[in-house]
Amino acid sequence: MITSDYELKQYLQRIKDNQAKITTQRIEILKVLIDHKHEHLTAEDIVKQLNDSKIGQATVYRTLELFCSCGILNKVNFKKEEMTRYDLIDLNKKHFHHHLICNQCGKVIEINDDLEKLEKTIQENYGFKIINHELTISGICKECQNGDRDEN
Amino acid sequence: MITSDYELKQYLQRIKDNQAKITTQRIEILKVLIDHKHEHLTAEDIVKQLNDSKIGQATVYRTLELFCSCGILNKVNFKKEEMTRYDLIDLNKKHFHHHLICNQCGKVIEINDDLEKLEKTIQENYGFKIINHELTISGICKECQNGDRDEN
DNA sequence: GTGTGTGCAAACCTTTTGCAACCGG
DNA sequence: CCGGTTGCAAAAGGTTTGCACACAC
Repeated sequence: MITSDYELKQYLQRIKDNQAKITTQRIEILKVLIDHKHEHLTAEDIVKQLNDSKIGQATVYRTLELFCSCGILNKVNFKKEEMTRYDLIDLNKKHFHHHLICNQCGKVIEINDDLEKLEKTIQENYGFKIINHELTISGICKECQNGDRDEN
Repeated sequence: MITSDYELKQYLQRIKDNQAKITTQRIEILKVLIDHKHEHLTAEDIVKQLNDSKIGQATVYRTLELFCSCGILNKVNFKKEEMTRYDLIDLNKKHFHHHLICNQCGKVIEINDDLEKLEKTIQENYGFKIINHELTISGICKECQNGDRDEN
């Protein structure tokens, strides 16, 4: 609805770059993701958002998987939940996720501060009592960079 | 097998503190977790480890859930995987997880460095090319600390 | 002895798959 | 046109639940 055309086209280009076709369904799903970026929608959420469009759930799952492999979408798993959530990648900036999760009410707070000053200031800025944290860094390991595929 | 008695008793105490009973099954499951700490076992892995003991899988799931709520176990979700993995909490130190995940081979490297110097040195120490990261901090939010439960 | 914990099997729920029809380039 | 994409419904696969029996305290 408020989807900016420029934004949409950027993502569609990425899909084309991956030798995938631009279909009505893919555009519709992309629009939902753009309109709800940073909301961590589940596949089910997206199916519901689309229930006028008669897009099958299998298509939604397959499309989300496609978007992930195109590098425009990330899977996000918050413990306690069995369902996978998705987060659109902002193509215009380096995309790092920082989340605060409340162990009591389950609320997810998205934060954008710099990693280094983060811990020190999180208490004062958010009044959030830190109990634990989990940092996952993804990339390519040394062996894979060298092509030593069977090392694993 | 190599399970230290002291370690085991520490965990059992935590279970008692939660008004839960100490049963043979819970001890067996705990031993498996202790013998494989930092290995991120799945529920299925644990069931297999126990297949001599005739412990039902429902019991394993219920016990893991119990351990999580006792604060001795953490759920760990690596994207790409549908199964939940579990990680025993080390009661003797502040428990922070840092993982390197290779996007190509899926290998998980556990790291223990300090958060601050981490990013800068990760490339040289592990030869790992960072593509993305995701930091999840759990704790208690301001509202819950104040008892404003319905705020959420 | 009592109420919590267990085992079994069936139910559940999210995600995946097979296949015929469809449509984008 | 051709091969990728979709929709439907059925299957898969991990996790949960109901219920009768067993056991920790």
